[in-house]
Amino acid sequence: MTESHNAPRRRGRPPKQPDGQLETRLALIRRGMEVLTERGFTATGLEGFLKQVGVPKGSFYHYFDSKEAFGRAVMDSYARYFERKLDRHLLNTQLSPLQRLDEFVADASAGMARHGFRRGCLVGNMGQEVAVLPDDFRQQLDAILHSWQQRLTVCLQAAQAQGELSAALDAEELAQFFWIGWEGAVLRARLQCSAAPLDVFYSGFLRMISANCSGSMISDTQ
Amino acid sequence: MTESHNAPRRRGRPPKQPDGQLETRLALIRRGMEVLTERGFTATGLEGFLKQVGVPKGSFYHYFDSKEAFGRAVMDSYARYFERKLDRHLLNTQLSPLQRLDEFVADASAGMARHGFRRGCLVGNMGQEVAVLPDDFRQQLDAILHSWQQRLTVCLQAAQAQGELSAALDAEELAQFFWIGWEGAVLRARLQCSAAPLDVFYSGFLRMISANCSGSMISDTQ
DNA sequence: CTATTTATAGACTGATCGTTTATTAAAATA
DNA sequence: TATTTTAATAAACGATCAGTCTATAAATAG
Repeated sequence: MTESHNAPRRRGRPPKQPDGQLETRLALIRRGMEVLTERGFTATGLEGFLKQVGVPKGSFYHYFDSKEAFGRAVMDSYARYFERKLDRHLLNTQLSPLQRLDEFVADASAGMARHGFRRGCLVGNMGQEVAVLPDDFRQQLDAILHSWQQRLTVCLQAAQAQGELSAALDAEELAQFFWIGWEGAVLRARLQCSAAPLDVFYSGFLRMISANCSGSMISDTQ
Repeated sequence: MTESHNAPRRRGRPPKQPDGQLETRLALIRRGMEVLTERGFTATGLEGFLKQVGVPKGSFYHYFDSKEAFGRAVMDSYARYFERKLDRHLLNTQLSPLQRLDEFVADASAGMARHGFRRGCLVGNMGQEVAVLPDDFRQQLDAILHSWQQRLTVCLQAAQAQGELSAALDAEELAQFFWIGWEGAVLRARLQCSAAPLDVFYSGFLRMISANCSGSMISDTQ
């Protein structure tokens, strides 16, 4: 008996959602973002994590093939969460482009303070674990940073278009510089339990892009 | 205590070295620096590590009270190793102060490349693990970074004294900025398996300190 | 010799790791 | 109702974790 045309109707209990975006699954991912941002991937044991979320172990493997697969899902979710946050700030046309970046930095800084500087950046955390993680993790993390970099590049180019930033500067190189340094600042802020490193880096970055510099970074004396 | 004057001579087998700086202990620490720089502390299992070094478990616990104590010893050793490296470069009076920093950066970059960008910075690695490490680890790591910062501050002040760097800049703040960004660059270099992030950060840093920043002062030197 | 201490050696412990298997509950069709 | 299929969970598994234990070899002193 092969089903026909538009109403095949399978026999048993149907999946809650076509793809599998269950309530429990979402709770696992949400809490996963928090915990992995604080403790990292390797150091987080499934047992203790699941106990926190109140989900039995058997259920976990119903939603995810493995801890690795879970890690990938959390990474994806974090990437989308952070991209939304970046877009919310960097595309806010009510502010000037550089003011938007100010707002993002202030928001991120307040976020770290709110969690007592215990949480860092999921990408930074897992980036340090890269040696003990599958190789596609590394590629994914790099891709995520690249997407952030792209968004900042656009914002900086807007700043150039509005005359807020010297057109002689390479916006993409500046964006690259920002994320390199920002990840370092987040790490340092956790070590110091203080927002000072974030401020030091960002004010330095602002000085750098507002200074009277010549076009490319590779031109230097000595 | 019936021992007298200058030849007490204890009873049993004497330690190989007066204080305990044994060959085996040193081998453990040396290899520990390498492994922890690559895989981090938490992700490194004692069993597998000791098998690599060829030291039985019984020996390990003869030299160290615990994995934690071992971690502290490795941290200490790495701090001293890195301080020696910094001093070698930053106190090299045959070069100008900024050239010394150039040399350090080139050396570090070559080192990362030599190990295929698999190894990062021990301080950066363990810094990300701070949430799952004893609190004194965090303090120690922060102190280590502070000592590096101090050394760079001195070097930058020397650059100011020689007119190589604007005296209007805050040398200590610049040094702070450098290490914040450098740790981020090392992390990113591992992710990209490339020295590019190191170059991007350092050339940006150079431009920042050579530009007419902080609203005052002469800029061009030489 | 015996006594004592350093250093090596590895089997063993209980806890926890990520994962698997088996079972029960629920929701649909027939 | 009975049947089918998926949702959800409980319990158990082998491997590995950090750490302990006992045993033994080596080197000194009495």
